[in-house]
Amino acid sequence: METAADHRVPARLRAAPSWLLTQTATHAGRLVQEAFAAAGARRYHYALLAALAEFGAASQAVLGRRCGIDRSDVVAALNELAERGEVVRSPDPTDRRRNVITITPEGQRQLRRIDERLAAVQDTLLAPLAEDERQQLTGLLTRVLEHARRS
Amino acid sequence: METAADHRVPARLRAAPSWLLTQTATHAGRLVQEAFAAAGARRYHYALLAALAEFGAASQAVLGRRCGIDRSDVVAALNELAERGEVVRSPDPTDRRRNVITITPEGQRQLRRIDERLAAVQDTLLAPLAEDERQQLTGLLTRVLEHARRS
DNA sequence: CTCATCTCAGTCAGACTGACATTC
DNA sequence: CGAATGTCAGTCGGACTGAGATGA
Repeated sequence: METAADHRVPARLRAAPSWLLTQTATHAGRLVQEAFAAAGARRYHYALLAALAEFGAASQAVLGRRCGIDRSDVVAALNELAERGEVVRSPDPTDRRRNVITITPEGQRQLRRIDERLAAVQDTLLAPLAEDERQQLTGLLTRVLEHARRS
Repeated sequence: METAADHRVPARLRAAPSWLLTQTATHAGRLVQEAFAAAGARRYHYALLAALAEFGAASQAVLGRRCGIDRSDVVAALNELAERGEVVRSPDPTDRRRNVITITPEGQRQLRRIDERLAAVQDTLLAPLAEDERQQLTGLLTRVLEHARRS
């Protein structure tokens, strides 16, 4: 027998911004993952493709910094993208420690496919909020994140 | 050579609430984890102790529902709490499938210890926001989360 | 029989650490 | 020399799945 009282969330958790953040992020992550799965992608793939499409070819280290992904995880994600022909890895002639990563036309297509699915996710996620509230939320999160990056 | 341009975040990511959420949640998670580590605890431990302190003894299934933790993970977390004497597991005489979980005085102390550390974390996390903005953020996240739970 | 509960054995993506060889 | 890069191997907490045994 499952009653409503079984689902009462402790006040300590409800009142803690850190808990609210991780819970909503978990929910958002579920939605995002479902959307990506249909395209055979993961979060890291999308972030890397987005960085390549916007700023052009870059080294793996730079990609990691732009996307907030660890160096070592960039390696694995790019392996997968390269296997699917969405990026190309070539040695940097000007610095032989580096690889130059380039997005391919197939990568561009994949990026656009994911873009559409992702837009739908944001809408599902923010369904209870009005447009100005969505912008408020985005603004507040951005400021918290900015502050975190600078410290 | 690491320039500022290396850290420019793709617009697609910056504009996606789902990305902002997971990034800020990751940062919050780091802060929380550091704070808990000093007390030898993890997030799940705190959530379970909070539920027990606020609503009293309960079965594992109910605890899972209240804290948003999967039944199977509740098992492991309670094992750890029981080993440290912070909770007691005893069979429910009225329903022999269930265990009744009770918080101990040691568990209460641990909960209070973590409470203090956690308050400091929220302050660090929300440092860039004024008081009314913090409440805005909390309110918006709560509504998004409520909507998620109901669907 | 159906359903809930507890438990165990896994998987999975994401975040992170430490090490190493190579190159700047 | 110290520092950056790419790679590999591994850890960790959190979220989740599937199955099994027990009992309401």
